[in-house]
Amino acid sequence: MAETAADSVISKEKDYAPASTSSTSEEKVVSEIDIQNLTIDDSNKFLDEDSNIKIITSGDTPYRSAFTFEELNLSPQLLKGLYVEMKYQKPSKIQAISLPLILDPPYLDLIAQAHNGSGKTACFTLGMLSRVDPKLKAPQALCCCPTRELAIQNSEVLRKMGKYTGITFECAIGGDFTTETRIKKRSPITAQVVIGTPGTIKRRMTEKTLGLSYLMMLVFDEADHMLAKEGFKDDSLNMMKHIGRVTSHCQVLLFSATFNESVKKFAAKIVKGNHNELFVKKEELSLESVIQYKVDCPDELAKVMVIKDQILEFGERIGQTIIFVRTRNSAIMLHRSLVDLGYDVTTIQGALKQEDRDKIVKEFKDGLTQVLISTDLLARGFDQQQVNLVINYNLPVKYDHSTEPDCEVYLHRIGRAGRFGRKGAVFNLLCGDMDEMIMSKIETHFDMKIAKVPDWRNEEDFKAAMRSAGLL
DNA sequence: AAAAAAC
Repeated sequence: MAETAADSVISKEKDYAPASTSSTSEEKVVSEIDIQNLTIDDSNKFLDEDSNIKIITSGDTPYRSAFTFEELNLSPQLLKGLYVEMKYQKPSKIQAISLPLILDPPYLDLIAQAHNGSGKTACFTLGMLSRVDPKLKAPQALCCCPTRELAIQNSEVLRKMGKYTGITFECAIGGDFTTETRIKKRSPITAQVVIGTPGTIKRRMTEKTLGLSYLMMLVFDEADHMLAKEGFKDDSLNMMKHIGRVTSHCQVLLFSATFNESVKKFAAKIVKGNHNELFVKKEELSLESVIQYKVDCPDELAKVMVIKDQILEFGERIGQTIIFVRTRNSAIMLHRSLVDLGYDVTTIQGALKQEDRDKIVKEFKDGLTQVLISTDLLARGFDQQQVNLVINYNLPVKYDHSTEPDCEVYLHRIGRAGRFGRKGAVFNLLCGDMDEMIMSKIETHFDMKIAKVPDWRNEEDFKAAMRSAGLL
């Protein structure tokens, strides 16, 4: 039933497409689509801000867009947090569109896609803080994240934003595996908002130390990954089942920068029939402020030399850098090579102790380290405004098809640079025909051309590349 | 042959 309704909207939406593409380049169109009563709102103030977002509203959802936070009926305490702590002035585009959908009755489920660094976290954090009843001392909102780092980062945002609200929160993430943590009897969570990772949340549910009776909001950050088979699909479904047994009034929010077609379909299936959707075309997802390059390297050693001579030599002038590698082992090897060459780099990957991971992230966020090597642990969601440069030491490939690119991960990785519209550059280090092919598949997928740095040995080539990306 | 969570 829900699927046919969505299908009909999509086909009708296509009929309107020429109208939006024929408009002038600055005048982008946000479409309002109502399943019952199909209309397009061209008067939306946010039309000229950036790219198209396709909105599908369901049922009789009154559609509106918030130009200011005042329009959202937020508590004075929450508004103070937004202005004083977060230093926000007005809602970003995704916030303006999604917040009314989240905060207005009948609190329909929402699937929302938006560009990297566009302020998704604030959408659901604000949503949770606003909908929670400060007087009711029990878990009311739950947010699931794919990594501990992201859970910590999100709870940090919640802490700041909710500083004056008195709303309590707890971070439900696992520690290191020891006999103590295994046996330790945990006391029930009384916090009103819980942010955590799948394993711990699941366990808390089964051992009944996470009460679900008053839960009214369930958020999946990086939702496409949380619902993907190769991600946390089983855990997510398990958690939803637990919640479904206790309450039927729980609003589900799915947020991510990426939703491939199969996850999109599955996501629409798991939310309740009547729900809202926001989507961005994949060709428009890659950020214009982040310039991407590819570099042909004859061998692995050349990649290390490129990093050493053409990138690290610029030092702090180019801001912070994240170097992505495919495996934990490559992370260790590359780390060793660069340290042996005398460079001060740090590395994070899932095999490290939680304590060390926390320390490395903190040092990087505090600006004490400039260059961080990482596995895809940090590919998603990691928010550090000073990161201007991302290096793909290895291209991201599908877990079961190493000849196929993982375009979603690629997009998430490059999104670590250029947070909130800042300038950024990406260097993809390619070695061999396979890399060439994977790279060209990525270009095709996003319908873009990636410029090649002519000579991996030529310093001037890299300087020119960084200059045109706005970094030097 | 694999990033991630966690027991």
